[in-house]
Amino acid sequence: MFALCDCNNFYASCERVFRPDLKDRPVVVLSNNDGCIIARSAEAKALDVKMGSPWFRERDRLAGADAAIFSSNYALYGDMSRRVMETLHGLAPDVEVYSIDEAFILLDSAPLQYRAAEELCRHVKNRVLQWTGVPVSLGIGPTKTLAKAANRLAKKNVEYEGIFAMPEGDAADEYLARLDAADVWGVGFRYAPMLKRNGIRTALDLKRASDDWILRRMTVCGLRTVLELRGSVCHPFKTAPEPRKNIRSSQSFGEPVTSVIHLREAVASFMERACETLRGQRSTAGCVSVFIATSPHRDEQQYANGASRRLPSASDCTPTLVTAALECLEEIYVPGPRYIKAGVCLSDLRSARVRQNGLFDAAETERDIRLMAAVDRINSDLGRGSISVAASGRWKPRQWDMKQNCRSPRYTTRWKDLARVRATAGDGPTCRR
DNA sequence: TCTGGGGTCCTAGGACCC
DNA sequence: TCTGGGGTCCTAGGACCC
Repeated sequence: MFALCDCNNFYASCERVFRPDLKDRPVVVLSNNDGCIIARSAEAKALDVKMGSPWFRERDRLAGADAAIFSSNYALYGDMSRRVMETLHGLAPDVEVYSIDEAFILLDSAPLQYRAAEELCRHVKNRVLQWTGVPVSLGIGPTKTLAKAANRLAKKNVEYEGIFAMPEGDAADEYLARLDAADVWGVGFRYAPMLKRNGIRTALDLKRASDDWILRRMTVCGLRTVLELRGSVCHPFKTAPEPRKNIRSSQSFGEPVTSVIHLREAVASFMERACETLRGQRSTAGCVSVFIATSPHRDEQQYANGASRRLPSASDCTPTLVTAALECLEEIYVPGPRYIKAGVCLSDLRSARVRQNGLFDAAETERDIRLMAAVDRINSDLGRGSISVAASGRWKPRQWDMKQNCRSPRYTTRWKDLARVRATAGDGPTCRR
């Protein structure tokens, strides 16, 4: 049996942990550059604020509803996620961290002092809330897809108090009949209308669809979903995360950029970030690519292009990869267009344990490897960006830097942002920075 | 005026090999 | 006149996830 533990409205909940005054107010979190709405508290959802909708379209309405608005604060969300996951690891031996706000727990190996899976889940829910301040919901099922479905029902029905166990076999049918096919894990915005047109409206309809038809219309991925709804495990539990096959780092700019100087800073910065991830998973990259683009939403000259470079030998050395990325940029840059976005991608990743240098190429030296290890250690001890390639322009304000007008303090990762709590007799505690 | 960022897997078709 | 059978690799496009 699997349990899926999912944080409720994760980003919005993180903001509330340090702002108890926001308890009943609508809370909304925006994407980079304060562009789109990417998280909403229950109160904001009740106002029919849509996920992913552009902020400028909702602004007035939300202001009228006394909503609290936040720019995204990934330092905070990342650290809160780590706390939640650590708490889960302390309560069950097998935890698969699936995303920043979700984890699967293998219940078969859970401690025996819990008489039932539901009892363990109740304990998990209370403990995570108590230790981190983040509310979670749990769904239990014999497959991941059914655990996901159970989680969905746990969230939708207040009477379940955030925990729901999907019964096994046909006993699940009455619950699957209450779930839209579109809400099943693996059914996205493309397949949902197709299923509807063909009379498949609920998760139960999907469970009962013919294998042949599903295979034809939704490929083996769709068939796996259907088999999982019937109780056969197709998505196994993964204890250790697989290393990534591609690492991408891209960002929209706070303001459009025309000069190649600014694009170089951005590309170097993004590559530096990608390299940290690369070394973090102990990989090297054999291929570097870069892209730049104008805004498709503006009525002006459009340009988008990309270039890639295969390296003579795979590398994880920031200067080597930044140089390759800047060469790619030179290839595609044209003066004139107002660029709004750039990005880099590392691919053809391999294990850094085996370094194969070309016969005639400059080898990655032991010195480079030690240098990168030192850089990573310094940045880890003193904070990201403490040491950086000069090409990134990190020491000065940069024209393209992200717009974040409402970012909350980095409460848990910066000393100067630490929250101060003042308790006054008779009053509830107040929380201030 | 203002529209995010980071991933995975599968399939079909083309080019090539013997 | 008749023209097989078995494979790989790459790419683009499409689906999905958070």
